[in-house]
Amino acid sequence: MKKGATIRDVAAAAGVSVATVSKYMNGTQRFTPAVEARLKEAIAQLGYRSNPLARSMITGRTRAIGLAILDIGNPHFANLVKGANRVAIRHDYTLLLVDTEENQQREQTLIESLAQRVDGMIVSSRMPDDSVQWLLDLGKPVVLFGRSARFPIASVGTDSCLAGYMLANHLVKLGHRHIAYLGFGRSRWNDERIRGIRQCLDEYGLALDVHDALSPSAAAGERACSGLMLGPRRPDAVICYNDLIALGFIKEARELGLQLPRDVSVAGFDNVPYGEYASPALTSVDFQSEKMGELAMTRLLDELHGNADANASYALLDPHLVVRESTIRRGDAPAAVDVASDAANDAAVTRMPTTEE
Amino acid sequence: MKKGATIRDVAAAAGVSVATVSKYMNGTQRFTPAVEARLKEAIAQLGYRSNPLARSMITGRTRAIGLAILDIGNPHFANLVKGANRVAIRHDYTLLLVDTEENQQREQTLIESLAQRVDGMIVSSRMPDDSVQWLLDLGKPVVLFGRSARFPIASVGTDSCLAGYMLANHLVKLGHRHIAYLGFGRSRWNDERIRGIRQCLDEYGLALDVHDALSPSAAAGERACSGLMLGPRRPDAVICYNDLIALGFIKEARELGLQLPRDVSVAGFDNVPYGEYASPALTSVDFQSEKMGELAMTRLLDELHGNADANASYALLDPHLVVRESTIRRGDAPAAVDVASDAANDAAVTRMPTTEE
DNA sequence: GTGAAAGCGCTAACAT
DNA sequence: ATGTTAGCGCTTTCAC
Repeated sequence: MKKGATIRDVAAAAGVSVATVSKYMNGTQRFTPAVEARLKEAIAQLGYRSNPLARSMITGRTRAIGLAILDIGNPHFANLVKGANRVAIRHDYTLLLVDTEENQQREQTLIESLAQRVDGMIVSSRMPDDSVQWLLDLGKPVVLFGRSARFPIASVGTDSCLAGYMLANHLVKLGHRHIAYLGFGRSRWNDERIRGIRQCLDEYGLALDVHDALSPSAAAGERACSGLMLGPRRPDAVICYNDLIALGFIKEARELGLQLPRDVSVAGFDNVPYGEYASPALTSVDFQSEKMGELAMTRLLDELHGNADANASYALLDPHLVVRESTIRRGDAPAAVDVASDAANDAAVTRMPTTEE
Repeated sequence: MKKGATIRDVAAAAGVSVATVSKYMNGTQRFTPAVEARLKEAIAQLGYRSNPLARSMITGRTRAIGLAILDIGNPHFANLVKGANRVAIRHDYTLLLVDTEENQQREQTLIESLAQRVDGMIVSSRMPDDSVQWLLDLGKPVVLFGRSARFPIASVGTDSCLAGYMLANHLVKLGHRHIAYLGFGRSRWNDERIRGIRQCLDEYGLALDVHDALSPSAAAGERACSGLMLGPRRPDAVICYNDLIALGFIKEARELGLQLPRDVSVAGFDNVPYGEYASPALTSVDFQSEKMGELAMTRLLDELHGNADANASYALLDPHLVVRESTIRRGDAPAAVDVASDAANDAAVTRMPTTEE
């Protein structure tokens, strides 16, 4: 654990001034071959690496970006991080990560503390729209996941409302009529998803049964399952707030003795990588998590470098429906069917418009 | 985006010297109530927050820890990060993350660059044991995931050999005789796992068929599946290098028309959260990833604070077998069985020692 | 208990 | 093309 050499050591060893060394390190200038050679020699000799802290003190820039997320254990966020990390590395930036673990209390403190050490922040949060103001007061450029309706803040996100509509439409087209939504009320996107689902269902005069998982996790999906499926009004399709909840829901439903997808179609949002490996493989709406992370980082870096086209712009990524095995036409089944068919529903099916999936 | 107030601004506003403000901010000293009140007032007034960079320049400590991992998309690593993050936050440290994306080229550069900005590093790497030396030359305390046989470096890990033995033993006890290992040769733990598996299999005079997935991912598991299952020597059980490979393998096996787990038992390592939601639910060896992350961070912080019991110690976490549906007694099946029973195997079963699972 | 002054390692004018 | 110098915002002796 040797102490690092300083710029002065190099200057002395090469017989030049510290300014020269500094300029050399930053490639700010050209040099006479003689000086350059001595510099190279001295630097190699001493194993000199310039101290980024001292550099940052002067320049005011750290080449670091703070990223605050809600749960790195959720593959959606892991992918956000992956995308952001990739772009950061490409531009020679460092990522400071904080997983707030859904803890609103600490979130603000952590973010404020992080903000001091970075050039900009990317934030995923459950804070109410009103609180977004203090993000702007951080004194650093911020990119937010999910738009703020009230404040002009750069953000990247997806059209949750459309995504909800798509999923509902998909299920209705499959003949489902009793659709339930297993949401997560504390999320900023929950209402949007409900709105999209309702918008579609209204067109068919269908009602939506709204439930709430208390956490955006598989465990919460498991817990909520029996309440929905063993209650008086069993849905024939359920849309979950996210894939994790859907995965838990599916597992518990099968343990309850239900046959999936015959007895109930299930779908989620996010298209996490492991939905594909569940059984039945999970139908979901892909939000391109990794690309969202890349995009957020790209926008932030653009702003930092002054290439910002629009300052408080909102970048929307297209949601994309991924149909797998967990949603199936009502009545269809590998084995026997025991669901009574409903004439009214069949009538409804005939007047359904065709929509792209 | 207001400019932050400096310590001098506070000193002026409170009518004291900068040294006093500094001492107040760091709680280094007691003050007369009058001074303390003015200080508090001025700080609140100006919204002063001390600049951590300037502080670090002097103290030489950043209160930041670098964490280098191979793939944040792998839930095993995500959990490592989660554990490390939690401990870091608890001790008021910040996490600098770099996902090297299995890229050996950049890994060293990235780690060296990160090391300059932090007080210590936690590293998960595929670098050969010989290369560990340069980690020690970083000039910062390092904790490594997985021990180095050659160099004295603090590390936390798990007994991969024992884990392999456990899994093999489990399968043998279930009556499996043709066991294959679908490994990942570039991993530092691959050989250990093979060694444990072989050690167990040797006791029963069983051979091990070793294959290699070229990446530690579900996609690689899918690709490798047909080669194993449709080849001339179809195994009746396969142990995969990790759960991701196992998940991919299972999915592809079913698409190949195989009945799982009847036709083949499959198991992996890591016990990632989503193995539980696959079908059949995945048997795995739990390595307590999150706890490993916590432990690594705890050790590093201990060393930083001078509480290091042993310096280059190796902390081992116990592997724990988690039996789920993907491994089943040979010949057992929910439906009909078409596997010819083997008298020699039955004989072997009778002399099997009982082992705890 | 409080303040003056000397830097930490580096960059950015501004000379030369 | 190279050197001089004045700090960046803070901590830390060492006086008082």
